Amino acid sequence: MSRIEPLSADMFDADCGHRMPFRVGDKWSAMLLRCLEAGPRRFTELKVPLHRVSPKVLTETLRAMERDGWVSRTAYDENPPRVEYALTALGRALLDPMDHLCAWTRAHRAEILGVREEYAQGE
Amino acid sequence: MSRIEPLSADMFDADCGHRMPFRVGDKWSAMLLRCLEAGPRRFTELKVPLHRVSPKVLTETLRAMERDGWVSRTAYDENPPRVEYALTALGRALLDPMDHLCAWTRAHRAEILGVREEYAQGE
DNA sequence: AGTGCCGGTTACTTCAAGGGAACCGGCTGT
DNA sequence: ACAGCCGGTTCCCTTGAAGTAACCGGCACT
Repeated sequence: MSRIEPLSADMFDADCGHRMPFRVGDKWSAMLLRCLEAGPRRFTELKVPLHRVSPKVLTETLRAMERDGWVSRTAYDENPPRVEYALTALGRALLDPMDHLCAWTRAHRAEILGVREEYAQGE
Repeated sequence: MSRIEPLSADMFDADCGHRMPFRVGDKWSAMLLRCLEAGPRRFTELKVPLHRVSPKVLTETLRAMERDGWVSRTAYDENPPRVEYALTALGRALLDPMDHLCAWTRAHRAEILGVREEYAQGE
């Protein structure tokens, strides 16, 4: 058995790139990214597929994504008001790694569920 | 401007594969995956690079990953006790999409931080 | 007899994300 | 005059993840 290198104490400092990308972890961002994939959407439109989200949380999430440059927000001076959210180039670039992750999930979902069931038996 | 398809109301049911993979979102799983990349590790060894994690949370996270089939836990009947955690084939397969995501983060970190600063100015 | 190591467990606390319900301004339509 | 639409905001509450501190059993070493 070969010797394995010891793990360094600062593998996971803030700038190391091993942490998951900012905010992919929160509950709605990834799904919002997917909602905006095909083109700009309005606030109310986004609530349809995300029908469990409250307006408060939707605003929060969109603001955070805007702050990180993933989406742009465009308000048109009309009545009734119209606001459109769209992916920026940066947000669009994130779709590619996201797709990989989604593909992994689809490919292994059944396997994971099986393991879980086994594990539950052994308790 | 071309017409964009409306978003369906059931885009994100539990089985759709658009949700982020199980538990990549929690605080430590992704980093643990990275710690185990080079080979099996012992409990105490894992605490070194993750020096901010408490034994309780480390146990919880490892158990959850075990439950989902990402890691295996092997206890040797020695003294002092020795326990080794290792990636399963499933866990190892997850490294690939993770790498894509990490690469994205490294590539765009500066850009995001720049956008954040701009955004902070405008407030 | 006391100390330390290993891999945890237990009980308690903290904290931020998320959820729910109500409300808002400005205009339109009836 | 009143209701409705849009894109929110505000206040309050719940929940669950995470953190903190103390402790455990079994053996070995001194």
